[in-house]
Amino acid sequence: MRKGRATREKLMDIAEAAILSKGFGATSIEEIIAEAEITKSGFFYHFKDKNELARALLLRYLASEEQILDGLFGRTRELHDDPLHAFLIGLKLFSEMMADLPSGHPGCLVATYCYNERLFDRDVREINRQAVLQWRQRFLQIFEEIVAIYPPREEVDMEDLADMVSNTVEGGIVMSKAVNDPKVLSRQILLFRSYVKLLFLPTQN
Amino acid sequence: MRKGRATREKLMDIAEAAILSKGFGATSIEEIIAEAEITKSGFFYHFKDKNELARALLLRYLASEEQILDGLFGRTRELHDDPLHAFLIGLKLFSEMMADLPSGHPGCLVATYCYNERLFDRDVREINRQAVLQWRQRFLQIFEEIVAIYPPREEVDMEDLADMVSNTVEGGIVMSKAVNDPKVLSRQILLFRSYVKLLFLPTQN
DNA sequence: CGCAGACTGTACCCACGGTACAGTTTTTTC
DNA sequence: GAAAAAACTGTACCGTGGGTACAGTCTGCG
Repeated sequence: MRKGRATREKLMDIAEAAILSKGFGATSIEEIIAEAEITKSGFFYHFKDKNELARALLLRYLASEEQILDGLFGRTRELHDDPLHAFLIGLKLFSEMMADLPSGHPGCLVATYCYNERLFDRDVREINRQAVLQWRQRFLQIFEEIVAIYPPREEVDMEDLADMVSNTVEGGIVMSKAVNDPKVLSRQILLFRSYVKLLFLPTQN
Repeated sequence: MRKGRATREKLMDIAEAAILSKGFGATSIEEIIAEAEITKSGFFYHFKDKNELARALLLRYLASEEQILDGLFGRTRELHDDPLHAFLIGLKLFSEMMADLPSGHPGCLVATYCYNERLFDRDVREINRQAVLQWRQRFLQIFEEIVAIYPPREEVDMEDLADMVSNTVEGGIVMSKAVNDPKVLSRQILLFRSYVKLLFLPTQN
């Protein structure tokens, strides 16, 4: 029973890496089982078909992302009274975390799934959609706390601003991959941070 | 000869749409030729293999993007003396153009290729890379003109700021696809525009 | 021992990428 | 309007991969 979980995780690790670098449709079950040193029957024992693999991968990915975001923005919020400064510190940590990834961010499953939408059933697409809406909710809460204290210098929709966090990360991952430079992502996060500062922090000069 | 071009374009149109919604690896030549009502031999008359199709698609896409960007930011720059206001108008037009796409932005080939990197040869990957670097150059020039007149309120690397344009668009396309709402992209462009205003425009309040 | 979980082995079907190459129709050019 | 070039069709073939079906096996645990 523990053995089963371990094999399942291994299959998922291999599949995730392959999907992020080749896309879902180009990732063959054959290559996954070859790398995992398991038979095809073994694979189908764990996942009844490719779509179930996709769903399991996405759910696992989202859970781990949530944990990371909780760690970054939940923890810092607990440690600081001021929501704006807490958020700015969270962004700084986020940027550093991305910079520390040795070979860059491996890619976001949510983005891959968007560019592979026709391959998945409604179920998986809906999970993907809800995940992004949850990110929006998460950051919207933060910005509403901020805006209650700091009047923004420009009239800006807070939902859009919340989306801009995910937007920056998704864009940054693509850009980093495109130019093959992991630093682009972390720098884009810092630029977004600079925007938040300009928008909410009272002028000093 | 003219007939040949037309068929070639038709094949490319079909292939591009399929690739943007399913990924390169999941797009079969069979389905392309079925939709184009041509035989497999006919397809291979135009493209010696799938990678050549990929290259042709990318080059065509980049050329059309360049034309659009020239139209948006080149034209407006000619019509306005001030580089900052010209750019802000260009962004506004860009945002409106994205909002007017009836079923949203179909997707960026550059991004798809990033999430399918392992499927392409060095040649195609290098074209992709250079394309993004060219975008960086294009917007860097604009920002250097701006910064010569308007001192930025925060110290910001102009290359990063130039990347932020592409970053916003790439991220916005992913986000729009994810939540199935075309407006997200155009709103993100307006948010970026708000950042540019805050960064360069002298305070009025 | 018995049983469930975690597989292996074998055999099979169909779709697809890709190759090869000969033949045919359409279009352009002189 | 004939020759030449372009734009295809038709056929046959190979290997790989997704997926199904199902019987058999090994292994740890109560």
